[in-house]
Amino acid sequence: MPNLADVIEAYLVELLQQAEQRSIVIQRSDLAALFACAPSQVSYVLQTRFIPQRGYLVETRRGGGGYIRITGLLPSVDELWRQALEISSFALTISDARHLIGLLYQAGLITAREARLLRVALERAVLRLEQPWHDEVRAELMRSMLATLMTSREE
Amino acid sequence: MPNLADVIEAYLVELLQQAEQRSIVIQRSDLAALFACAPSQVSYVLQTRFIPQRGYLVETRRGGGGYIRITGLLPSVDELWRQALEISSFALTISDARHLIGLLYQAGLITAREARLLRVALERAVLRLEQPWHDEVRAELMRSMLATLMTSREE
DNA sequence: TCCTTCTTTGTCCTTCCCTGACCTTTATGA
DNA sequence: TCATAAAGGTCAGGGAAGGACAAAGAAGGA
Repeated sequence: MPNLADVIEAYLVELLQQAEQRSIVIQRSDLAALFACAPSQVSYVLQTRFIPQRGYLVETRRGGGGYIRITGLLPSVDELWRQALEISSFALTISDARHLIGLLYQAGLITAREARLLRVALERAVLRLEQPWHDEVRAELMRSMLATLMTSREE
Repeated sequence: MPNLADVIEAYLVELLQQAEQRSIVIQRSDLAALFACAPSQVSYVLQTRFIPQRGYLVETRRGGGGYIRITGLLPSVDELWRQALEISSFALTISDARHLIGLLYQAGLITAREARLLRVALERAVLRLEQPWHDEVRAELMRSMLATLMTSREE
């Protein structure tokens, strides 16, 4: 007897696979109605399954006509991407980040501009935070940015 | 099903693109009649979309023969970079950030991937901070990233 | 059993949209 | 001159989304 969360996850993955694009758009309340559960259950599934670590990107909009857009991985993703996500899975020092970005650039997976963008973002984004949080937040940001790059083709 | 506000916005943008000049003149009540909505709905669209932060200028005149003129500012490339920095000089809401990124992309100053990268970075980077700081920190990060992009024109 | 982790729900919050009632400005004509 | 009509402006309020979070329930392992 699988979880409802697993069922919803499977449903969304199925939708993603059948989609022409690599993204689908849903409404939280519709999905909740479909599975006869609380809307926050849908949020839970998104927060625990469709996360950058797994190569997903979720964008939302509130208010009337609000929606949730889920973008998934390209069918075949270079192993290096996966490793990069893996490396960024918990904490990421600034020097490890620089090294990782260098690898991605040398492998031709990101452009020089993208590399600089990643670097500056990872350096600056943590400045207002207490030291102990730096590496963790940096890893979090890195994962999101990696997921973005992984899921978008050239131009 | 998109919002009426989005539909009206798209309609006006379309008009602007087809216009010989860079500006169009409309009447609030006409537009309201066209879309079968309250006139104040039109005002709402103007106030939330066609604002200076997004590159538009709106001039109005009341009374008999009143009108609304919308001008789309199409700055030069250098001017656009400058304006982007200007807009990000102090505080930057997430929705203004998104539109600014859209402008840069439409002007061909950044690629689609770079646009996504900027967007996700600006969204995620502030999550661990208290609300009041979000817009300020976002502006700071945006400036850093803009500076990086400005100074590395080619791949 | 007891503890931990994951799941599920419920409640309240924030954001965004849309309308209606009322206000201000401008042109015009008696 | 000034009353009137014809614009657009302002603002409060209700509704429609999704978000955050705490707490209860379920599953599984030590």
